[in-house]
Amino acid sequence: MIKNRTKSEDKRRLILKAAVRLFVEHGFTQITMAKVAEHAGVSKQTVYSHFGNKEDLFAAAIENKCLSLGLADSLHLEGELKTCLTLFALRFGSFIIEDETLKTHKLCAFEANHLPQLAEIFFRLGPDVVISELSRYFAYKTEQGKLNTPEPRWAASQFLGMVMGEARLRAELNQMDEKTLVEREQYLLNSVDMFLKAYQA
Amino acid sequence: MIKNRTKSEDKRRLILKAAVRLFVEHGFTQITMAKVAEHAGVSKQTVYSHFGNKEDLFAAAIENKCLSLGLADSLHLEGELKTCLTLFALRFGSFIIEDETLKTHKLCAFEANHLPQLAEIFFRLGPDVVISELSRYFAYKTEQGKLNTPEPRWAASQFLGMVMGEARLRAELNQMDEKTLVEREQYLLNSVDMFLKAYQA
DNA sequence: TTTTAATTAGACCAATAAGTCCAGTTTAAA
DNA sequence: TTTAAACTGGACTTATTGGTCTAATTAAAA
Repeated sequence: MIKNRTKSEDKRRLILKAAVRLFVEHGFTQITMAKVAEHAGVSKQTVYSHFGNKEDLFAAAIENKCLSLGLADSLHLEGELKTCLTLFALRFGSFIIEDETLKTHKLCAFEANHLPQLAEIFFRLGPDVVISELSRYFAYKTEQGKLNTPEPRWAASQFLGMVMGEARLRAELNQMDEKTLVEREQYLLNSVDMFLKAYQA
Repeated sequence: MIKNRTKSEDKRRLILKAAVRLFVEHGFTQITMAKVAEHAGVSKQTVYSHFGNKEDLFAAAIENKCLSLGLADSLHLEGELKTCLTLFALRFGSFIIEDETLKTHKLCAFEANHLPQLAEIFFRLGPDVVISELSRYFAYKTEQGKLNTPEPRWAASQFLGMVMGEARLRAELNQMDEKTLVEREQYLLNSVDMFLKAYQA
C-alpha cells in the first residue's frame, strides 16, 4: 500500500493539483484520467494507485478546491455595523463573481444529481458557512440593540440575495456587461443602505 | 428536403419533445442520439434529417424548454402594490425552486462555457425578462408616488435576490430541508415587508 | 546490499457513441 | 396509379475512454 513517503505524497499532491485545475476548468466528463496523469507528469497507473477511480478523484478534487477558494477572507465580521456590512458586501460580492468560484459552483450544482455527496460538500463548505456566520452576526447585533432582526437567518438570506443580485445571474451565464460591472460597487453600497433602512434599530 | 407535410412535422415535434425531456433530465453528454430516437419512436436517421447534429438538437431543445417553463405566469404585475408584490414573491418564489426550472437553469449555466449561444438564450428568456419587468413596475410605482426607488433596476435586483434566498441555494444543490421549505412562505412575506419598509414612499 | 514498495510506459480490453450509408418500405402528393 | 420524398432498421466506421495487466525501472527501507 501507499505510505506517507515523501516522493509518494508529492506525486499525490501533483495529481490532485492537476485534477483540480482540469476538472474545475472543463468539468467531469471532458477530462480523462489520461489527461490528469499527463498534466501531473505521472503515469496513469499512479493516478489509479492514489485515487481508486475517476469519481473518487473528482470528489477529492472538488473538496480540495472548495477549501482553497478563499471564502473565509470575506467573513471578517468585526467592527462598526455599517462599515462591517459594507466591507462584507464588497468582498463577498467580488468573491461570488470570480471565475474560479463560479466554475466550481456551477460544476457542483450540475453534478449534484448523480453525485449527491459532491453537492453536500459544496453546500456545507460554501453557502451554509456564509449564511450561518451572517445569521450569528445579525443575532449578535440585534442583541446589542443595533439591529432589529427577529429572524436573523432570514435577514442573512435576504442580505446575501441582494449582494448576489443581477451581476451574479449574469456572471453565471457569461452575460456580464460593462454597465452592471461598473455600477456594481454603487449597487452594493445601496444594498447596505437599503438593508439598514429596513433593519436598523 | 423536408417540407411541411403533416407526418414529417409530427415526427419533428416528437423528436423535440423527447429531446427536451431527456436533455433537461440528464444533461447533454448523458443522452445519446440513439436514445432520443428511441424515445421519440423514430429512427436515428430521422433525427439527423430534422436536426443536423447533436449540438443543434440540444440548442433547439433548450430554447423550446425555456419558452415552455411558464415564467410568464409569475409576471402579472397589476393591482395594489403590496398585494402585487406578495403575489409575485409567492409565485416566482415557487417557480424558481421547481425541479424543471432548476434543472434547466443548471444545465444552461454549466454548458455556458462551451455553448455560449445557449446561455444567451436562457438569460434573454429568463432572468432578463424578470428583472426588466420588475424594474418597469418599480419605476411606474415610483412615478405614481407609491414607491421611492431612484434606481428601479437595483431595487428589482434586490427584490429578486431576496425572493431567491436560502431556499434557492439549497434547492440548486439538492440540499432542501424541511425547515427551509415550511418556513418559505413566511420568509417571502417577510421579504415583501422588508422591501416596503425600505422603499415605500 | 538486499528487499520491498512505488512508478512507468505501453499494450490491451470492452464498451460506448457520433455520424454515415444503404436497401427496402411507407406516405403522400400529383 | 405513378412518383418522389420521408422513414426505417441495422450494419458500419472511427474514435474515445475507463480501467486492467505486465515487465522493467527506480527509490527507499532494513
